[in-house]
Amino acid sequence: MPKPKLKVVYGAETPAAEPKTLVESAYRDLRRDIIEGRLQPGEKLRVEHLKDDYGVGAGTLREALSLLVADALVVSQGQRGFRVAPMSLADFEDITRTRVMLECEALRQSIALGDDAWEGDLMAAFHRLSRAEEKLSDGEAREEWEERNRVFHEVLIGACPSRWIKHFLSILYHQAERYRRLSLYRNPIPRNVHEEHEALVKATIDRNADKATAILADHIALTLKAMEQLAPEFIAANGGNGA
Amino acid sequence: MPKPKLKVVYGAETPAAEPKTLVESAYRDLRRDIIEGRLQPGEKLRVEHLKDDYGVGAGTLREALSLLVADALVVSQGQRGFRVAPMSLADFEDITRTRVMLECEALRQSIALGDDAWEGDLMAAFHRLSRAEEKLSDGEAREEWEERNRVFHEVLIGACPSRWIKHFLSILYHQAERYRRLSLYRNPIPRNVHEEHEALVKATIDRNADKATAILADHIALTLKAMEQLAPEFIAANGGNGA
DNA sequence: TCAACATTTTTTCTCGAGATTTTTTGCTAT
DNA sequence: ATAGCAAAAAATCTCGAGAAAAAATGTTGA
Repeated sequence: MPKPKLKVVYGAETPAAEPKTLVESAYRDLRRDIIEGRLQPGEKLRVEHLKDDYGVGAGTLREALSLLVADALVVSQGQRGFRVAPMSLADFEDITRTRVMLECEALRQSIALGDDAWEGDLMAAFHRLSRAEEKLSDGEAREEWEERNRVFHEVLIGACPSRWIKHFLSILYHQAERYRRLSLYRNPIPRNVHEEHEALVKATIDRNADKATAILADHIALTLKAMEQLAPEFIAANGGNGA
Repeated sequence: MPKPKLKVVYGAETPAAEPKTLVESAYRDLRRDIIEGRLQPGEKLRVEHLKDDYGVGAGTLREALSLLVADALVVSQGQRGFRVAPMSLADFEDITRTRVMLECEALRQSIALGDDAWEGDLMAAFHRLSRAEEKLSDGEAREEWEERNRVFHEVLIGACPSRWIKHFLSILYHQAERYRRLSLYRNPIPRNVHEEHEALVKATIDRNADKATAILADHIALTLKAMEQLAPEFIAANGGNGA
């Protein structure tokens, strides 16, 4: 009798499939609204009020919120309900540094272990991202670019065998996306991201780990730099915006 | 008006406080039962059956299980309920490697930034751990040793300013504890853990980062070695142990 | 004997109502 | 006017029952 081949899934690692349950649906909607800023950092999440907005029962919404705690997008305070996780410049610096460390390590392993199929996937993801970047100058299709950018970074480290590193990176990526939205909203694509990606792909295909990780580190850190420039107004969004 | 000083809490980072709600209570009990192996890896977690064992309603237990997904101790499969996260040697290798990387980095930062108070805390934690180790030879008080060992490692990297690294390490530590229980159960303290800890503390207080991280890496990796020796019988616990 | 289908049983998923706790509001006394 | 206390309001937390889905069982046909 063959074993059932139980697949290991850490969190909602690959929520690409359409939501099968109302909990997953509410989880997705809530996550999107938090990442895209419709639900502001620090905001209180009253279950009684939100269950109407998302069209589910109280218990269901509660469960969805519990899942979001896993992603650190929501914090639960003992018996005082849920809140959107607060944002701060210090937090973003932490996210960025941690992400640089993990993603560079993952890239090293990916470069060391990746096969031809992986190289192919990388070229494909890069190509799709480039196409999305062309359309992006119109000001539209930012959703598409964001999604393809996520896939690109995911494929880049796809050959890294460590599920845990990938799991943590997935969490950090979603976290960073919250901040990146703020940055991109005000200065839409200030840097030439395309060239950064291109150089990154080239170094990776050349199996030049040192160069590739250096580019990647700069690439991620640049978003932090961009954020620091609009720090004042951003900080304002953080503080005590009670309800 | 002073700001409310909203404290950032990623997951259930510091669940040291006694559980205030039934959800937290069930969460704790479930986590302990999973880590200590009473709920076996891969085992199906039927809500209808478990709600009686833990004395809570179905919705409450469901929510507790959702929180455990955050710690990757439980996996949820779409519309097919919850399961205890499976275990495998490959997974433990992954956990160990990732933990070594993160904990060494955290230790470096801790050594670079730690002040006198931190040194004091470290000495205190080491002393308490040593006391627990003495009692441990009696075969009792393993719980106490386990707890103090956790605190020791926590204090060791306490001066690291990165909340995210600490958050991830907390998750990995709980994961590793599951495996460590198996290892210690069969060969109770084979290595001289005390001397390892002592050397680690000395190098740390001396601010010798290279030496300290080297010792720490070996220290963590040794548990993996011990585990590999009893791999065969352990693997058996993983597979399709339906129910 | 084995495979495919229909029925039964189990389990998950979802909702609304009631009990506790927290927060707000209003009052009183210094 | 302010601090402290008490009552009211709001929100959270918890539970059990009903609907939907999945797994198990039994049956029929080749």
